[in-house]
Amino acid sequence: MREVAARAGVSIKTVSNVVNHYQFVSDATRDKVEDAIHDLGYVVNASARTLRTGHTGIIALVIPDLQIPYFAQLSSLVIEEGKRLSLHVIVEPTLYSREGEIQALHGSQISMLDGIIFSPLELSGDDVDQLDIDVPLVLIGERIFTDNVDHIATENVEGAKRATTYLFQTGCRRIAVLGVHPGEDVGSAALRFRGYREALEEMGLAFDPKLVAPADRWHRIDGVNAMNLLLDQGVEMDGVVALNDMLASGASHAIQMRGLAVPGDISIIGFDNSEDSQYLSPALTTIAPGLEAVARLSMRVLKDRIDGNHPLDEPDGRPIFRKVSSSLVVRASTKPPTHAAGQLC
Amino acid sequence: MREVAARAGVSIKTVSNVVNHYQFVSDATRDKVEDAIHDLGYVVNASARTLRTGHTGIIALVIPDLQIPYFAQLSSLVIEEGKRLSLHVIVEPTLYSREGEIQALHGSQISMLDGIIFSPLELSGDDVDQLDIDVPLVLIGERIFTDNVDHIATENVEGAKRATTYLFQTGCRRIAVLGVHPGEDVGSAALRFRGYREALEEMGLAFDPKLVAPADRWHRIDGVNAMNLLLDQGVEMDGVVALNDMLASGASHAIQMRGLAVPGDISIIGFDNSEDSQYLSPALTTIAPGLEAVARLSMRVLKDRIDGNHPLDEPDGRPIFRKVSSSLVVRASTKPPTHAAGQLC
DNA sequence: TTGTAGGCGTTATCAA
DNA sequence: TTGATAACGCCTACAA
Repeated sequence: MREVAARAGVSIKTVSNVVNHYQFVSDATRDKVEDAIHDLGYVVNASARTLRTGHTGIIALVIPDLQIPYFAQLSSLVIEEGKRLSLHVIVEPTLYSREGEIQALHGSQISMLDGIIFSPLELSGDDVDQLDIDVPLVLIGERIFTDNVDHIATENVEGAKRATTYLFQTGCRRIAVLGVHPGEDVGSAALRFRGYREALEEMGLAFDPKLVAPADRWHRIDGVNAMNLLLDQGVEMDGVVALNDMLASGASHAIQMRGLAVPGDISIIGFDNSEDSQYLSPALTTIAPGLEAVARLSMRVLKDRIDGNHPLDEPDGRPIFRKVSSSLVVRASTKPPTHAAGQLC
Repeated sequence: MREVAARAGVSIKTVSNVVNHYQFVSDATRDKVEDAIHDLGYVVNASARTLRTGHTGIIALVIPDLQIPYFAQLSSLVIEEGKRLSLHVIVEPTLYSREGEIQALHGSQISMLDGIIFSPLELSGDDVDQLDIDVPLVLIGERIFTDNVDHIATENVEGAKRATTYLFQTGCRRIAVLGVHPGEDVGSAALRFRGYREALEEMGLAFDPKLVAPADRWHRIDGVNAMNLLLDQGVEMDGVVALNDMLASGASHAIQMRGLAVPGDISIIGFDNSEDSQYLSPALTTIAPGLEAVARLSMRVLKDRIDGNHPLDEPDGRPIFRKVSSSLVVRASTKPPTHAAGQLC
């Protein structure tokens, strides 16, 4: 910067003004400085600026696993939105480790972060104190409930309810559910499971524990295993609500491996509308959670907090809670709604 | 830091020494300082350290698209390896834009980067000057060839050759190829296509342009489209080499939509061994490119360059060129090798 | 509209 | 083994 100033015959401060688009700089001076900058290939030193301003322009996106399409897509959208707001994104997969999540919030790297977007998986309601950190924090998804933190939620209960209801409308009466986390009460699994149960109740179907297949993780292999377990037990069913698309994909695979047809013998509905879901055979009917909105909203709230503004132009600065609405995507893994069923609802 | 020093009754420098594990610090002093650090909840300021040392501890991973499982997996592995080497990773998807790739290498953010791992897609051999940047750069994949940059390559030609040969060994004689980029000569598409042609030649099969289906991008939908094009044209074939797994998945879908069987009527082999590939129906036979090795090697080379060491303990400091070897993963989308064919090879 | 002085929190140098 | 002091490059205040 000093060199630039010398070459342009002005002071360092003037160079700074030009670089920061300060408006009261004469055109002549500005041109001189810009030429010098160009000639010397000067770029501002981000660290020095950071040291002075206290902002790094970097945020962390803390997620369970980048290899899950849901999170890959979310990351992609968050990075994109970050670009729009001039924020760089460090993606931190915690790989299903409680320790990893705590490290991500409290590790030494937070001193280089302007904020964190956190999708908790292992931390639960008891860990609210872990969320008390020095930089702005926005929660996405579900699992931890506290009124003190900005939170962009997805419609888990409503989405699963809709999925289950739709199966009913297509004529299914013995509907299994895949991927439940027994004992959990605030995570995506618990909420989606709750939606399933609420739908059964509304449809007047009895809840049958035999139709419930737990799965700790939600990879495709877990869907294969859970489905095989049900089939091995000879459980009678004509529909499956998988708590995410990968489970659904695995289940579809397992069913077809037995020579059964989807949706002929068993219908399947997933959750997430991952990019793959449309290319499975048969293409998967699923619930789209509105990830674009999650990415956009969470990023904007964080940016507002970083800048010290009230988030989303709310009149007061209290923690935001927004629920992004989901939608049903009908494809080929379910039968068409029956007339009779339609009337029933 | 000043507060810590005051509380521990030592100088700032001593605190610095403790923080940086400088070895000549008495145990008593060290304990005092560590207590003070703990009591005050002090964390080092990354920006200040960066300003002083010139290192940020951040690198960028520049890739075309995070939503492609291949790159999601690669990113995951690179981030993991980065953690091991204390380097944070900013993932920068360029979204198939030449401008995006140039920006990633020359944008203002490089002043906050210690290095870049770059998987080029749009930049070609003519753009070698674009690779001349101020921070260490490691190329991965293919596409740009220059001896002046460290490069971790994958076995594109050999892998595709192996795939094609394997189809031949299972009895296929009319083998189509999906995802070719006409006019390209150094990208993954060109190299894999070259492997396909080399295999045909070795097997004594004639090359038939009718069996070549181009596809600019390699998403599943492109596989569906490319395959449908071939099928619509009534092209006779008994095997398909898809230049990646997503194309293969799309092709498999398209074939089965027509009521044809995989591999009964048409065998399919993919490339990349993405996590999904094993859960398709039928499970996909594919080529595993050894991504773990790519991630590990590229990260280590970069780290060595950042630290000013010769990469990978090579005696001299010349640019590294390493090729990671690939392997064949046999699943259910291909028939078993025939005895006769086996003899032929 | 432009210039000068000071300090952000570290680490490096050198002296004690 | 420890301490004082000077940078690192930039931005804010204030003065000119």
